[in-house]
Amino acid sequence: MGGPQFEPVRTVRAYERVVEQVEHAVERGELRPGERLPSERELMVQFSVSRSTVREALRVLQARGLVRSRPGDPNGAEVLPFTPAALHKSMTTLARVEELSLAELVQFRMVLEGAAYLLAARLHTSAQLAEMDEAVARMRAADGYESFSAADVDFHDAVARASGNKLIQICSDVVRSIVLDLIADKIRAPEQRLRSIAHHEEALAAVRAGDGPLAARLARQALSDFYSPYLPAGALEELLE
Amino acid sequence: MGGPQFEPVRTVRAYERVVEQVEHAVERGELRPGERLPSERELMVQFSVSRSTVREALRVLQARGLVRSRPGDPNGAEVLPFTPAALHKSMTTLARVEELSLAELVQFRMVLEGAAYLLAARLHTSAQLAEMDEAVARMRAADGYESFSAADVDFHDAVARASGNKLIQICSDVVRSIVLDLIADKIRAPEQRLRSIAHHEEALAAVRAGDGPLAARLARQALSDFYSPYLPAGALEELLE
DNA sequence: GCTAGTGCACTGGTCTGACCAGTAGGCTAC
DNA sequence: GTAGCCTACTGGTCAGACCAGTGCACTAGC
Repeated sequence: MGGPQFEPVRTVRAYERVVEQVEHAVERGELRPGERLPSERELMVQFSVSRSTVREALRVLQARGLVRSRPGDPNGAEVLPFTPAALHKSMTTLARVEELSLAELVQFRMVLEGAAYLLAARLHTSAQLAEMDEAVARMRAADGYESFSAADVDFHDAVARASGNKLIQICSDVVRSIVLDLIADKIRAPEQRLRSIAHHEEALAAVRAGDGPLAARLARQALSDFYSPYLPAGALEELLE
Repeated sequence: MGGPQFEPVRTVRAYERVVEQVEHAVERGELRPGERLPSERELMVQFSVSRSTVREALRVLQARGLVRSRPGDPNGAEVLPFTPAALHKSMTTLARVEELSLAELVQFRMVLEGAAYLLAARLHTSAQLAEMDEAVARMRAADGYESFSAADVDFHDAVARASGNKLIQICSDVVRSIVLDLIADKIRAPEQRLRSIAHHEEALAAVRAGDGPLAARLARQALSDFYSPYLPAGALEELLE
């Protein structure tokens, strides 16, 4: 005791240093989406590492959704605009290996969508209201599950954007697609669509009236109604108050 | 028109095939956490690809938090239990490059924690209540920011676990740590701790009484009070009702 | 007999150098 | 002036090598 306080040395792999540097450049905005990284052979000179190391670093960056590389592209890897793809991926594996139940996922959606409606009711612009109107109209006019679903997604996305919270918007989107994936094989009865449209219209009216709590409650109720056939009884009632 | 419907061929990199196979094995539970992958040299035989390809695949799997490899380990890469590390990473980059404001993050926390309290009030076990009691006691006894903060985290984690929703639990945890990272440099006044403890006790009482909506409101209020000094005025009021 | 120490076989990390298929853009032949 | 080719690159993959670590079996010493 009393000697100098040595700290354990963390060995850092070379490719990790490369990842770090590129990542920081992107986060600091020195590399903007659409810009190109130097070619792998150029990078190995700049970082003075071998191409294997450069490539492993690029694989990590690609897995994190920061860059993309195409074979033969003479411009080098492209810096991507942020997409929730990485978020989506990690939530999906979470859902699979951590054995998230459908009930938990739908609960989560109810929470997020409820919040989105609550905020949207107070913060919406008239342009966003128009988008929602238009999406509902497309739901009513839809002639198949595909187009109905697309309009539905657009509607929810408009609400989420109107909430003004990008995190809520992105997470809602991710969780929704995961949930839809999980029940994709089960057929949805077309008559459900009519009820779904009615639900959307009610909630939209509440948003238009600026009644956030009502809109949120209706949204949660709609989700609960829609998913209850796939869930054990009473799995969602705690969030309906 | 009328000819055979050809689909565009997506060229799939070799390392992606390797990633896929390992990923599926993990998701199907054929590879359980703690088990070992064969060594890289063994994998290159099994997949009949070169070691570079195997290594690029391993880098991707590692970036996704599925495996970890240590130099010199004679057992090969280790399959990891799921950790939200990848989720954390992608949300952090989301926060940075997508320019999420602190207000948005705190809003998100309010939504998640509110839901956690709401559910916890109805679903808690007595053991979980005891944990919360014990965490509050440790907050009161804390002699520095470190120990106070650790007890605080434990309290919130107990609530989140009591909600019965792992997704809420994990996301709360991730967002909380991101938020705390963002304001880490700003000093928090010790007198805030007393108010914070009082808030926790109020909310805990509501949880114990089974009053979910009250607990949720108190939790949101507490967050709002705590973070309002760092935020523009009125940034959170929409969620307080 | 048992333990402490040594050596070995193997690991992952990195490097070098090579080949291939694909792309973009300049150049040439019409 | 344009259509088509050519070339100089790119990323993807492979092969083979070296190094610093690690765990385990074996051995020398007690």
